Amino acid sequence: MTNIKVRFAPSPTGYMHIGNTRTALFNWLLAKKLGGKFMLRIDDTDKLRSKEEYELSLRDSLKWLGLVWEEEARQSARFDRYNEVVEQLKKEGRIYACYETAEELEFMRKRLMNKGLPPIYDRSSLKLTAEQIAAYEKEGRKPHYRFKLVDGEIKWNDMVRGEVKYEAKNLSDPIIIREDGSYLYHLPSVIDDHDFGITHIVRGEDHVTNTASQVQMFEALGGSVPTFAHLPLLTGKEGKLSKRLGSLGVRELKAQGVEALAICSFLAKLGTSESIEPFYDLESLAQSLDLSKIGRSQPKFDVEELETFNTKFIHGAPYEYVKGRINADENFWNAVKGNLTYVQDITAWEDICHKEVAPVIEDATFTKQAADLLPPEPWNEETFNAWVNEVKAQTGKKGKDLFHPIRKALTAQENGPELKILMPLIGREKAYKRLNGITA
RNA sequence: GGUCCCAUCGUCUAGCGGCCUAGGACAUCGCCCUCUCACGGCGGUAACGCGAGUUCGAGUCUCGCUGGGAUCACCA
Repeated sequence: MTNIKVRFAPSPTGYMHIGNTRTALFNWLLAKKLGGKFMLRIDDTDKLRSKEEYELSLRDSLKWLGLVWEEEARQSARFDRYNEVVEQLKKEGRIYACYETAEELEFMRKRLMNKGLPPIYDRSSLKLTAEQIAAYEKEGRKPHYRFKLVDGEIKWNDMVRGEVKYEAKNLSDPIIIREDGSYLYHLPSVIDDHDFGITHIVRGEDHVTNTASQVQMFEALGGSVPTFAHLPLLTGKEGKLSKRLGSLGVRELKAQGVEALAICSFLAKLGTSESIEPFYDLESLAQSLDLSKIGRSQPKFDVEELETFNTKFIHGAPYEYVKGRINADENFWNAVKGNLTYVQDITAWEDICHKEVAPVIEDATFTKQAADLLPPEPWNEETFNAWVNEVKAQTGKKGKDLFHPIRKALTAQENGPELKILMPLIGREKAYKRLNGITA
């Protein structure tokens, strides 16, 4: 048996958002489902754009989501290793120096496009003579490096797309080292996956052509090629995802009060043939994972749907799920949860029970009468029914006329949890005053 | 433009030639339950992008069209 290991490899150039989260989540779930390890890899090869602030935030978000990792690595700490591999591949002729400037490449691409041709690099640097190279060097030009793709068919069996095939000639040799000597993502990623023994890679389908060239890199390193799964990209309500969702960060959702597990449940099932339903622990969500149930078309992500689902998630949440996060006991939670949009809203009901409330009096005569009928304490859940029956008998009120004025006097709210639960918590003193229109 | 992917109710989808007068879930609407809201129960509205072809028969196969998306970066 091979040791299953998957990774999430964000570059710390931004905050955790819905797209990121989905990728991280699927990788994590797959690791759990297969009984493997989950690794966090910080892809910080781009020194200019990488920021510690982002990395810290990414870590926070992952932890909050529950996507904990057992192992981690950082690309900026592994340049020696990358250099070593590059030297070897240069010797093997798989990496070659190029002297075109960015402007020249840009121009070449445009020219090809205008002619209706695919903008594929023509490998002209490979044909440079020693004299030409010397001349460039003298001019002060520094080379950048490309990985040379070998001709032929590249194929792999994708866990969501099935068999995927590419013709190498339709691909450009990827640039792997910049003119300034810094690394681009492609090769380091492969070296890491190879060195750390990554067996499965789940990522967005925007990576499929990268995968094609990376398959050849894995082969060049002499290792086995991991199993790939390319997820269809999420789209937004009106088209593109990134812009609108770029602002939709995990931090914002958290601040809003959206449950981490609601986000995970939602994201894990969106775009699959399974229905989106609440999972109150990641482990069972992982067990339910089935990549073959992911559709091939792009699902629409709508924040409002997430919010609606989150509410449903809370309404169905067992006490165990919130235990430790709230002060209330199981009884109170079960009575109130159906009236909550976010877990934190429970404090509003606690306040109604324990803090001052300015009652809303609809029928002063009636509520005053009801106050006088209040039984002596101790009160329990039976108290309300006994009392309300007595009030009914004495006043002749029933139905909405009976309950509504009482509810509004006691809680100042139009609706809420069952009064029989709330009443003992409010207590006789406050109840008496509130029914008499006194803030208490 | 090249390459690749996609196209069924508002949304996510089932459907792999007859079992489809197209099924489920979410959303929505109505009714019931109920002191309110929520839950729950019952029921309703609602879809195969277009055009050819293959076939006794097409949502299902083929081709074309149209429409989306990805990629073709010295970003990841």
